[in-house]
Amino acid sequence: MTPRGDNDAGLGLSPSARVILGMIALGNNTGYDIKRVVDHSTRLFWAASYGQIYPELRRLEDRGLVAGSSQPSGGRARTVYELTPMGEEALRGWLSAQDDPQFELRDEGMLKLFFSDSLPERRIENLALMRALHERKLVQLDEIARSAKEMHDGPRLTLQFGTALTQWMINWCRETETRLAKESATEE
Amino acid sequence: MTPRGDNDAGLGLSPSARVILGMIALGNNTGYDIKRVVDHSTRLFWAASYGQIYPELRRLEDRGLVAGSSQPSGGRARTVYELTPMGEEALRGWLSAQDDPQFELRDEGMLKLFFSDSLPERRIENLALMRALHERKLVQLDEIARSAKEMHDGPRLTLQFGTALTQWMINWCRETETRLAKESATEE
DNA sequence: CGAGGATATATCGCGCCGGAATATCTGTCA
DNA sequence: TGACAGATATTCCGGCGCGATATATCCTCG
Repeated sequence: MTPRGDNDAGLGLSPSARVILGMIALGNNTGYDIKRVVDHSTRLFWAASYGQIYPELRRLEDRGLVAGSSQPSGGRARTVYELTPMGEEALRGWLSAQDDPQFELRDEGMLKLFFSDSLPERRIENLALMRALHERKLVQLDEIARSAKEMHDGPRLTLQFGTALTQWMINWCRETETRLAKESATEE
Repeated sequence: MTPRGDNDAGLGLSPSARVILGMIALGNNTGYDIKRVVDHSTRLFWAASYGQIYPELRRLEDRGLVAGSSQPSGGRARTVYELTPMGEEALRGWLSAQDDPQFELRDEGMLKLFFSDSLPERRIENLALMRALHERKLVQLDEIARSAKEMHDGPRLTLQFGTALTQWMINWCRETETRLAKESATEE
């Protein structure tokens, strides 16, 4: 509808490729490591699965952005990846690109709220369910913040963001719940 | 990883099926209509494409949740869908389900922030880019709010949510920008 | 020593999803 | 009136996301 700048800066890095390059730069150099760290850090605003990570690592190696070396620990196969100079440049290219960053939200609770005129008596319960979800997430984020001291600046900032956003969501739900409760009370 | 409740309430409605049932209940009864309304309303927290809508409409018809009738306007093919009683029940079933609602965020700007230790001098510019994006979105939301008076309660609530969230994002970016600017100034 | 859980790697397949392609209708301005 | 832009309506395609699963090895504790 509206023409947008293509998210194609740097060297045409696919979304998953960006996470992988960044994660290797932070010292997570195996597919398994990357998956584990993503699950404990960026997962709130960027998820990734094995099905993306392993094929992407091989594609990146084909393009010369990472170099993998087989380092079996014991008898188990294990490939450790490092950034090549080209890979470092691609990462920096992406980080300094001027394109509109992709932003996408998928919130089923909001969708239910949108359609709630088909079943108004459930509105408040749905808001409470959303709030409960975010409250549980907040506990997890607090745990991460407590367990991991001495973080890098980037991860620390995004953790603060995640915490603040989650708190904001909880407040919005609670305020809307009480407002709707009042309205439906005065209507009777 | 963590066991979650399956999002499977009602009758195993797929995510796109839910939007479609809800949209038909609101009186948008052709594929084209649904796409257009989604693009102007739920798109902020739930997008949908033709590639989901048209096949899903046929699947829903096969399952007896919607009934389509061919109503060509002029010589152009056109199928108008209505909810069947079963479809209405499926919609209400989903709206009253107690499962954890799906929540997912994909924010490339945050991802860049997370990896920004690889290129710290771009941190503030990236925040400004994120802010600019949200500021443009806010203008669009305000236009929608102004042009569409007399909304249903559900859509009005989600529009308020979208506006408030976008404003919160803008503020977070701005505050973080100024905080980082101060920090880097005192470091010198 | 043996069981079970964590570590590590890899693959499969379905469905999501953006968008290009197609075709027809409507309005408008020369 | 005839050309053309733009709205309406649907189909189709390829790529990627992503959950689920298979396999094998390592570590640890009882």
